Amino acid sequence: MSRSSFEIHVTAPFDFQQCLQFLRRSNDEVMHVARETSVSKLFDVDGRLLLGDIMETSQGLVIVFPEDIISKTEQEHVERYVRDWFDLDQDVAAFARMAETDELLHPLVREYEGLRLIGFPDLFEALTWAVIGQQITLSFAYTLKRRFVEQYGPSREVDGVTYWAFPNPETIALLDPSELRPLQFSTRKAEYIIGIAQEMTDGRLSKQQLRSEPPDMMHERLLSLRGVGEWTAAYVRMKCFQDPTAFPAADAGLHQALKHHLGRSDKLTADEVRLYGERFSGWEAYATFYLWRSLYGDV
DNA sequence: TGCCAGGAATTGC
DNA sequence: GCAATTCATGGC
Repeated sequence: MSRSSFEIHVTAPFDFQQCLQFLRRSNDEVMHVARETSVSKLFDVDGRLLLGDIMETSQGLVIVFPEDIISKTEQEHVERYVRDWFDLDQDVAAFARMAETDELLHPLVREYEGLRLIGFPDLFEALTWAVIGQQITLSFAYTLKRRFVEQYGPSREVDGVTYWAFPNPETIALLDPSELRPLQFSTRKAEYIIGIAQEMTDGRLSKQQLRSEPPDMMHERLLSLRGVGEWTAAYVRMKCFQDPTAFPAADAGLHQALKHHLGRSDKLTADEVRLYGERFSGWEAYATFYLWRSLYGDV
């Protein structure tokens, strides 16, 4: 059976407006177009580019394809993507209960109630974005990503708006690092990203392979990739695999947020941050995500 | 100006 | 193991 829309049932707590606010946080984002009550995204389903509009219903979400009729297989693909994107399979009520008794997190789960950990279901996108974001300002990272996507990503224009999908590893694997230099990638970032693309194209690395590993083995496999250290491995487990226990303990934004909420003027030590990780045990990734969210203010 | 950004690899001890 | 150095660029 073919159709042009389908619904996804969502369990509370879920607040689509909170998620939309998060998706609107940067003006330079190219991977989706977030509006007042919907977000549009170009889904690359095995090479077929499908534009989907995601909106809220009384039961959860509806994904409408204004220009396309999609197959059952394509629907399943998009549903899986959206479930991972908005972390819809997570028992966030348990996080909220834990946070109730934590004086640091309590105000955050109140303010952002129903916000899910918004991720990057595409492994190549998650890894590439993490590498791009290493040790540069966030605004410059968005600029680099936009140039990268607009240079190498598939796109489709609908009603005068151009929508972009993330570049495929097959495309990037063929590049030489020198080709990314004009986009202002450092040679090293270029090498890392092309290397990761090549591992994926060679079949040595895939989301499915990583998912089949136990958590510690997945972490080790990620660390074995050139350009991936502790921070990136934790970030990818958190944003691509929805691992609620992933904890990028050395993250600069995490430190900044903790410092702010604690009213500290001095730097937190690594041991102190480690203790916060233990305090958030089981929900390290959610605590981190909400702390990051608190840095943006009202988007 | 100088220092640091949602780090990681390499080198030297 | 672990500290120092290098990588590129923008923003404050």
